[in-house]
Amino acid sequence: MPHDHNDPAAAHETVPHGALPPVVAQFKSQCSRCSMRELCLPVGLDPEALAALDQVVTSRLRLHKGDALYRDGDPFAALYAIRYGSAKTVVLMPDGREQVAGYHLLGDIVGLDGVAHERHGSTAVALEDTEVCVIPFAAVAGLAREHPLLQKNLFSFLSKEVGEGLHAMLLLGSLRAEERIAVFLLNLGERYRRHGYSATEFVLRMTREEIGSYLGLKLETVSRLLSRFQAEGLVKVAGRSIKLIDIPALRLLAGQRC
Amino acid sequence: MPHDHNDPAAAHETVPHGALPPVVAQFKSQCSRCSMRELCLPVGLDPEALAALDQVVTSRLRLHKGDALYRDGDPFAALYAIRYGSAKTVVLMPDGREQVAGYHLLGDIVGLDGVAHERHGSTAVALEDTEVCVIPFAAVAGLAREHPLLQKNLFSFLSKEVGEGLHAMLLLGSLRAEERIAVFLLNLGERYRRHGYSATEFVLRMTREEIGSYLGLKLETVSRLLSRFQAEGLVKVAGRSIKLIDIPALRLLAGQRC
DNA sequence: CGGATGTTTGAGTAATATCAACTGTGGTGG
DNA sequence: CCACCACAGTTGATATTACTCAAACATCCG
Repeated sequence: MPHDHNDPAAAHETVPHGALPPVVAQFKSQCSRCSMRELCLPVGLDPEALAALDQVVTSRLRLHKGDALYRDGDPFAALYAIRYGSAKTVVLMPDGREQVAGYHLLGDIVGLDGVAHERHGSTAVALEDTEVCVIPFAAVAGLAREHPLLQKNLFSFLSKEVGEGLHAMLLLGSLRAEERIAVFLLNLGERYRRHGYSATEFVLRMTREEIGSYLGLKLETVSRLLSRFQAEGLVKVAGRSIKLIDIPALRLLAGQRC
Repeated sequence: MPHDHNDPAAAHETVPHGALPPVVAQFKSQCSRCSMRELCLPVGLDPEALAALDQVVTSRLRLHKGDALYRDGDPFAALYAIRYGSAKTVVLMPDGREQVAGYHLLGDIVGLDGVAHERHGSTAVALEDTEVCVIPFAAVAGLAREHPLLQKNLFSFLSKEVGEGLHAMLLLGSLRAEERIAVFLLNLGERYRRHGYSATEFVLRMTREEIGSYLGLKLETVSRLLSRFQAEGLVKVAGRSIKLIDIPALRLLAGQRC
């Protein structure tokens, strides 16, 4: 099989959109009953709009760690809402270098960059076993014409992503390595908190290399700084388990962001 | 007058949305007759949708060099399409550092990051005397429900901005200083080309410091690299006038992007 | 249990920032 | 219209940050 996800050369498997294996197709989505509905596309929708969404968001995909949800260059057809698990989005260079551009947790919607050119401009890869809802874009955009709030949500998610891009530029363009790490940790904690998890104690789903790529640093730099933060009593690190100890000090480093 | 644009402390004037000075309010927009219509929000619209847009995009603003179109924290009400001139968008840190996040030429639409939170998350400043069309967002979003193509264009502009954010992350996170400069120059040339200007000979509207901020470099580094590129015969630099000489070599540096 | 993958830490290096001096250049008022 | 001033840009010497290369150690998975 080409693109087997255990094959280190092929690296990741793209889930085909047309013929889904039965084991995947059987999962039926229902936004109206989804536990994520207050953090995802359905936020604030009236029952009628929700019912309409249910008609259109009908399938889910299950991904294994390392599977690609879509790849750079794939035709764009749908957005994907993460029901559980997590994913990274990666931008590739012709020479093979790559930049992790985003780190997405449950409730997040990925694939938004594909709308403009009807083709994805990045690759999304599951960081652990992950389930996503498939949101066929054309259908939902059609629905949005009848349901202003749904349209508003779509605009809103797109715009939020724009804003995140701006802050990523600030992070990568203006902050020192230690500041980037502090922002990263606080931001991640904040996102977990919003989902009802601890903001101060969590498990990273990325390798040091992926964190480094996201922050524009090398893996050794990430490792060293985490060690230093630990020595200074800012955090407690045990492999991928992180505990934030001195939040005010981290905030200071991060310059009050987050 | 507070915020006079000649006052170095106030730095830039925010144009108030409510009471526009008469000299500004007198300019009537007409998308249907605008020379930018094929590069801006109206692209591809049918005559009916265009006429509807004309009803809603009714005013223009004139800005002097250094005037702010909106500022970080301002309530969001409208998008702005650049009719002529250019602008930078800037993201600010609490400690005063700032990062130039975008460089916008005619036809570009700025303000897209404000949709989500109904508040702008960045500041847009004119780099020269500039005129923009005011696109009241709520009204246009309403129209978009009746005109699928207009909706599509709105989604498309938002999504394009997301994609640009991804590429900015690649630029800032993975490229060396010389590669960033090469990408910057080629990208700028490409954008001028699209507007019918020369792709190889143009005038920068930014200072070295602004370019540096955009690229995550210091002004001295930008200056040095431009000098080096000139010494190597890649470009001809005379202050802000740039001529790209050896495009293939620049492309090679840029890694085929652009 | 063993290999592969990921992490830590050290020593030396390269890239870019910083500090500083000097040189254009464009706009303004005399 | 010219002289001047503030601002923008260049260039050099030095400092610093983060990278590279390398080796040892840990952890996960089959």
